[in-house]
Amino acid sequence: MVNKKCIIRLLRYKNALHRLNSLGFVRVFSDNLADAVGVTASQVRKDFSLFGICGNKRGGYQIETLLEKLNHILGKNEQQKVVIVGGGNIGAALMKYKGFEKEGVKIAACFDIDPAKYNHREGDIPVLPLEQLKDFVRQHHIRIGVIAVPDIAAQQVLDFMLAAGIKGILNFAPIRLRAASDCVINNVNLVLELETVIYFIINGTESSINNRHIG
Amino acid sequence: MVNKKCIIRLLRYKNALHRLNSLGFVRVFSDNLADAVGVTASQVRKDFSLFGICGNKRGGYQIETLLEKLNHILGKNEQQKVVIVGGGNIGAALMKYKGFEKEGVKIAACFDIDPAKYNHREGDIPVLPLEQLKDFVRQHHIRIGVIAVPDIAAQQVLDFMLAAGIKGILNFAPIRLRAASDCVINNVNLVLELETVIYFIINGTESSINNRHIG
DNA sequence: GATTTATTGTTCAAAAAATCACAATAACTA
DNA sequence: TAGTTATTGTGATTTTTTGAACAATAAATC
Ligand SMILES: NC(=O)c1ccc[n+]([C@@H]2O[C@H](COP(=O)([O-])OP(=O)(O)OC[C@H]3O[C@@H](n4cnc5c(N)ncnc54)[C@H](O)[C@@H]3O)[C@@H](O)[C@H]2O)c1
Ligand SMILES: NC(=O)c1ccc[n+]([C@@H]2O[C@H](COP(=O)([O-])OP(=O)(O)OC[C@H]3O[C@@H](n4cnc5c(N)ncnc54)[C@H](O)[C@@H]3O)[C@@H](O)[C@H]2O)c1
Repeated sequence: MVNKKCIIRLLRYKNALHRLNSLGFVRVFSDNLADAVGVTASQVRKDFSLFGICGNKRGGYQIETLLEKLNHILGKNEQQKVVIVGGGNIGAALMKYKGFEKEGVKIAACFDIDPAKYNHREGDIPVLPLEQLKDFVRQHHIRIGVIAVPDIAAQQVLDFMLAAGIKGILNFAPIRLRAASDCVINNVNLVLELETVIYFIINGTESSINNRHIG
Repeated sequence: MVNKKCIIRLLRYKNALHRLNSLGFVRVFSDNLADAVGVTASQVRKDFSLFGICGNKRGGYQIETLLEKLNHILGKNEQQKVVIVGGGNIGAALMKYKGFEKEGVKIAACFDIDPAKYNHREGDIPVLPLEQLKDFVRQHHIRIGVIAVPDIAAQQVLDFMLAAGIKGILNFAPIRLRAASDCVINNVNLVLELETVIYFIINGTESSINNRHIG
């Protein structure tokens, strides 16, 4: 019922509403949102209905209250702190990115085994030895972590993170992780994402793909 | 019929087979693959059946021939060349990553508007002025491109890439792109991926999530 | 070579997701 | 204020996706 796809749609609605809000709009209709996110208006209303969000018949939805409700549902009222393990290419890109804070996500620290990566510069996100992960996570009550280490190290790192108390994982390593304890793992496989595009370009031309968003 | 999810599964089977192959295995059963990829054995056989792939009853599948068939279906027999537009955090991370070549994906060049990013060093992937995109794409017959520019620039960059002849896009900018001509767009929204994990950690604890891969 | 066994390929059923359709009704209009 | 209109909220329907079941059968065994 509350599956991943549905949550992702809610998050997208929220983003679209942010934009509309900052453009000065006050209310919105289901089909505006549908357009902005790329779904049908029915889908928007069904999703809202599922979470008990209601608007005004004929009047649409008040953007401000809608945002409040979505933020409440999505737990976006307080900033969420996150750690990264692996300060290489991907880890560094994530640390340098300013877009997380705007969405209420704070990258609290990064952990690595390579001393060359350690960094305590004021203002930067600290990059610390992996051994400090457990203490850090406990001290800051962190439940979410990103895995950005090479695939061969990923399983071991996962186990270590779970032992430290991490419950939710965003995993960039292209392997299927095994977890004993209860946790949530979301995998991002960038090679796969690119290969998917390649497939549809090679094999999709004859089947008249017109400007299709495949994800 | 041949939807994105199915293609992604095929790509995952292919990856799993690669691993098994390099471990010295010669044949594989549907439930091995299912395990490796996180689906049911029925699903594996159904997917293969859909593409006319068949193994031997009681004998499973010959890994080598299976890989050949998958590579043929997925168009992975020749190396695919790709360009990146935007040599910032994400663009640079992608360029430094060695994992694409192994999967037959070659990042041919990157394009940027910031002269500080230009790079002609022998051995490195070249970073060139955006104006050179069209010629480069034509000369190298490139059909796939990655968008790794700030969201405000993304639509304009897309239009430029399509005009240059690019047909397939992997887009990292967190906006919904509009495309007039026929093309395929695959969106990767990393903030969303992280927010999804956060949602399931905040709201999922009571509903007894056990070690669930949500993507 | 006959018998047993394990695994495929496919059909059918179930579950999940998306879409349709429309009554209910709040907001506009005159 | 009465009438009209546009939009919601949701039950019904369709489509898509997944899983279970099992006959067919190739490999293994004896
Ligand atoms: N960079 C990309 O564009 C890209 C693309 C697709 C997939 N990936 C995947 O993302 C992951 C990270 O890729 P990357 O390019 O950033 O790799 P990288 O090699 O640049 O960085 C990995 C970092 O992890 C650290 N590390 C290694 N073992 C560790 C351990 N046991 N504990 C803590 N830290 C450890 C290393 O010191 C290094 O800093 C990999 O699994 C890769 O396959 C990356
Ligand atoms: N870095 C991350 O971890 C991260 C996370 C989530 C989303 N994203 C998204 O990915 C995209 C890239 O992020 P980033 O952190 O790499 O950004 P960045 O600012 O580091 O890099 C952007 C690059 O694009 C170039 N550029 C700007 N306008 C251009 C144009 N019109 N044509 C060509 N090049 C242009 C800039 O010169 C710069 O080199 C953004 O849309 C961002 O929202 C990034």
